[in-house]
Amino acid sequence: MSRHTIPRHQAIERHLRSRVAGLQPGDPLESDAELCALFRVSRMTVRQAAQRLADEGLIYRVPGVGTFVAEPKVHRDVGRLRSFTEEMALRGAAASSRLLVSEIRSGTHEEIAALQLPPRAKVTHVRRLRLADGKPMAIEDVVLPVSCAAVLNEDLEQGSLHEALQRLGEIPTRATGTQVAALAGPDDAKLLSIKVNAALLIERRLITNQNGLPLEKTETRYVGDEFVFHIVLSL
Amino acid sequence: MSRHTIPRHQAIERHLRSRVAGLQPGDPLESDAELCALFRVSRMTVRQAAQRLADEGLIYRVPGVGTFVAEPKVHRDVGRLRSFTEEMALRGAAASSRLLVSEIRSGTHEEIAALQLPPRAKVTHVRRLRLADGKPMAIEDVVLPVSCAAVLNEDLEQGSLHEALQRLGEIPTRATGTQVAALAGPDDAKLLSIKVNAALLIERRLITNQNGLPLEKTETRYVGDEFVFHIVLSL
DNA sequence: CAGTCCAGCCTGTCTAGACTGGTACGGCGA
DNA sequence: TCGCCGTACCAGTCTAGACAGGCTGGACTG
Repeated sequence: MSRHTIPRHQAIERHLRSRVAGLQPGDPLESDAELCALFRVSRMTVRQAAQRLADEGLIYRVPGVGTFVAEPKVHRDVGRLRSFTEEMALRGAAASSRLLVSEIRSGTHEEIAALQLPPRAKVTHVRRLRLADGKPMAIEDVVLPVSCAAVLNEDLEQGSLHEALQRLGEIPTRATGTQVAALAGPDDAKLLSIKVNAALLIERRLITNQNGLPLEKTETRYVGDEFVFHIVLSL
Repeated sequence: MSRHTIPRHQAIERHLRSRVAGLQPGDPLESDAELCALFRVSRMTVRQAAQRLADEGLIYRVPGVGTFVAEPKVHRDVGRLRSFTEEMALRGAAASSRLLVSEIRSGTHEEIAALQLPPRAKVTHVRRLRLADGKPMAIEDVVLPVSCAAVLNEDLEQGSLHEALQRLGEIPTRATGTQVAALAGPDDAKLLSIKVNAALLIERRLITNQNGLPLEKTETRYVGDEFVFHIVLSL
């Protein structure tokens, strides 16, 4: 009640979150009445916690039946520039990576044009398998100017690339890009542990830094039926 | 409690949504106590409505001060709401449609909940194959309240549904939704002239009108390798 | 005039009930 | 065996209060 203790509905919310994390989709959770008894709390308080998780899509509630763990869908707010790491933290999942490629090589014409580099310039290339709570979610190819090569010294398996860039004074600020659906090839399938010809959602972004200069060219291949983009549109 | 009426907290939510739509960011809204008097309900009921809008980011509540209209979440240029017709015009293609279904039928629970209609309400359902320069691009399912049934009298093969809605005084203003990649089923493949198991990009949107009230629930299944979403992201 | 204090209003949190409509299931009768 | 029905349980909705803690503004004091 006082500010020294967390609200009870928050305690119940935590309890439910950890229950959800340890159960399978479709598994039943405690009923409202059971939670009331468990936390010695009135039903409105239990509902406040349960309703919030239901709104978030973590659980679903069926009148006359009970409360259940929902199918896990990873959501992503489109319209706000976030790194994979930030995105996962927002959803309560731990982001990690398996480093597949980290190299300095000559840029392709396309990369040089996109990043506005001089002809025949070298680029920094990082390819990572992105994991959420250890589960493969996407393959990410990042191309940076060679001036950002210092990020190769960072821990790119546990750490965030965007945070590493910020330590170099480069702040990813704005992005434009495209989204398109495609089929998984043999390489995609193997890395992402999915079937060949499964649906992928491919996002290509060109990110600019705080000065509006091209900073990063990224292609991310998301598992189509695991990753849901959340969109907000207005006139 | 009279049965077969919309919940009171939903009525209050509607009231607040239309208030928000007509005010500027930072403008104060009614206090909880005022809303209690206005709707002759208890405070828990008012809070249920207000808290939902606060969670959505439409309003913010400051203890000791009051409830206010929030800054719009999405920048004007980010995630513009456009109809298929507008989208195609932007790409220099002519949009047309083949009308597959146009009917008035009972809404599903999901549709009724999304559009905030009374239980067992009827809905207007339009399914069209969307073409760009005569080439199949997407299958679109639109569900509207039965009060918008007059759009069925319009030319839905050559004309724009959103323009028809505007002639009825309903202006599609804001949308939230999700995008996900999936594979084409036999029906999709036949209509879109693609192979079974080709990649699709599925967008689900819930569109609200100028008063912030739910207007349209849409699912659009785009041909994955023909349709590219352009995105703009910012910090 | 400046500073303090308090009363009144605001949202946050919570209680202990109530009624509704929906679902699941066991038992009873045909 | 099959169908019907009653009962128990479930979440949805709602009431009429309560206290805590933050904020504002006016009154009162020095």
